[in-house]
Amino acid sequence: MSSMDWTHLQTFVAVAGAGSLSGAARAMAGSQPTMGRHIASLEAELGVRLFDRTGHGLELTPTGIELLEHARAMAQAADRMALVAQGRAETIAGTIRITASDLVATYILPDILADLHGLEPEIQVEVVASDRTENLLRRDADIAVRMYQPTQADVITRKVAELEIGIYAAHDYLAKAGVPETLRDVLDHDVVGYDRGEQIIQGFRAAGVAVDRDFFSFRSDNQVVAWRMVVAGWGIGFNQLQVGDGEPLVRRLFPDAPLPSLPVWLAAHAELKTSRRVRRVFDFLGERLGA
Amino acid sequence: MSSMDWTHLQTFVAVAGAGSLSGAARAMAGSQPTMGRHIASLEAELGVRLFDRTGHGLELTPTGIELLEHARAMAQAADRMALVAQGRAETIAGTIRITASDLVATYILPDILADLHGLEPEIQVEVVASDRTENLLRRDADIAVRMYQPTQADVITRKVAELEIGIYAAHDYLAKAGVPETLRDVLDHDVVGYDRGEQIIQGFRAAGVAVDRDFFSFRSDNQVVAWRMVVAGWGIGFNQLQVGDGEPLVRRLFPDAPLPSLPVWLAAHAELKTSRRVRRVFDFLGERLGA
DNA sequence: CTCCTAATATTCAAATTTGAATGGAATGTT
DNA sequence: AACATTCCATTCAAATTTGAATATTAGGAG
Repeated sequence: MSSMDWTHLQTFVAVAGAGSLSGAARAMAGSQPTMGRHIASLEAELGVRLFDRTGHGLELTPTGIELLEHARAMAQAADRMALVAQGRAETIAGTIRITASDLVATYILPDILADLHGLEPEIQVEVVASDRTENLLRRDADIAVRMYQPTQADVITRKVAELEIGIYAAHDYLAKAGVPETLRDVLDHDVVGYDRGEQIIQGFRAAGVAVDRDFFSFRSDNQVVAWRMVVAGWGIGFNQLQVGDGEPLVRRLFPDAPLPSLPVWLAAHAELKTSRRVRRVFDFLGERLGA
Repeated sequence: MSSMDWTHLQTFVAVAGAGSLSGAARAMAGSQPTMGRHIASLEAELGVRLFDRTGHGLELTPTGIELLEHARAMAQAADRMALVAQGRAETIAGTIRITASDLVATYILPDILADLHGLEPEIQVEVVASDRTENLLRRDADIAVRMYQPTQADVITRKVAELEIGIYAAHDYLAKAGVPETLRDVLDHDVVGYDRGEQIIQGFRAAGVAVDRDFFSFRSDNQVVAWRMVVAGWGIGFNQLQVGDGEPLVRRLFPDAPLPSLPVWLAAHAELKTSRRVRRVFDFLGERLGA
């Protein structure tokens, strides 16, 4: 079969244009040895010498000149194709919907999204603050930020970070109720939690402190509300270090307590593969959340 | 800018042509996962969806159709380049592809090509046994052996021989069914033919024997299969004298019947008249087929 | 003549690409 | 309705390709 390696032809055009392997390597993404090998392979495949090695570069042979004509025709067709594709390509402009827990949506996403807006002003962003498993398939959201690995068909997931949890209480509260000396002392305090308190409870159990359902004296299905209660001095609560350490009204307790960390997962519909906009935001979130 | 991987484009053309990743993998040197990855990468590079995955293959999207046009233009330029390169190749070593009908490929070429191999051991030969009109332009083959004058643009042709046709039947068959006395008697016998039976039919008509479409009681699109049927004793058949007279199990009937002879034409692309290898084989075939 | 520059060849470990095997989904067939 | 077939997606070890570093070569200037 007519099995020439088209990559070699691509290199051929570049080398002929630049006049040297090194020059072509600079012009394309590649290195001088690679260019050299491509030309050598092509010459072997065709059974023809394309260049004379003059010492200060490569010079086309007459045969090379004639073949270059056709290779250039290929390059032109490729350019035309790229142009048409450009026109057909989905523009990056448009809206993207991101869903995240209210805590992440409130305390973490704003900074990141503001930066994104600076880089890609044409992308409009919509945030759905909710911990329900939105249906990515039905486009309830384009991208989801979750603290567990989403398990939906046709969904691409990527773990981007592992967030540590800390125990916090307001200075006001500690002044009033006293500072617990040991983890066990926490049982005698007011504790603020949110619905999914399981991981916190398990952390305490792992530390040898038996806790039960009555552990929390305040609950909310909204993590932000719960956190506001901690800051306001209701009692002892939990939060990601990133958020808790940034709040001057509270103080971190038991930095060495064995609380489990939370994984951060990004998820998007498989369309991500082809949508420039979704891909851009997905990668940006992955990069910034990972840091 | 033009940072598309041309290998992906090559795969694109193949997949579009084959209609499926697996088919393209078969047609090219490659595997189905590789084809899939190339297409996926290309779609990502261009920011465009080229195919719909239909479950039973891949179907071009409208965008894909438009882009394919340009990719095909590249493929054509690549073919032309390969053609010119073949013409300029300075070594005689290399592969040459010869297409011929299965009968010629089976009974006539082997001897000739064996001799060629003795004289020019550096030439690798590939035989495409087919009576379809291969595309010499696309280098489906370098040289074609045909029983009619090829009519393709930019193709050089040469008539090298005129082969006589004979009427044959197996001794076994004649003992069982009797020996026909006149051409007209043949109508009462089983006759083996192949698809292109027109010339045979015309020959009978020229001899004053009216025959119609039911003339043949066995047909095959493969001349070799038809001939094997004759040798096996199915009925009366036809073949070139060179082949028929070399088969001891059959006997020639009506040596004087006015059957038309078959011309033998060689054809090669005009670009190739400068290729030592093609010229050598072309001339050798002409010489040996003419004898 | 010798040094200086800019280029091509070579080497070898690292990164990328590949494909055999496997799983799963859809279609056509018995 | 169960089976067979065909096709695409995924996985992971293996083969290939790549590039940084280095050696080598050729031309030009002083």
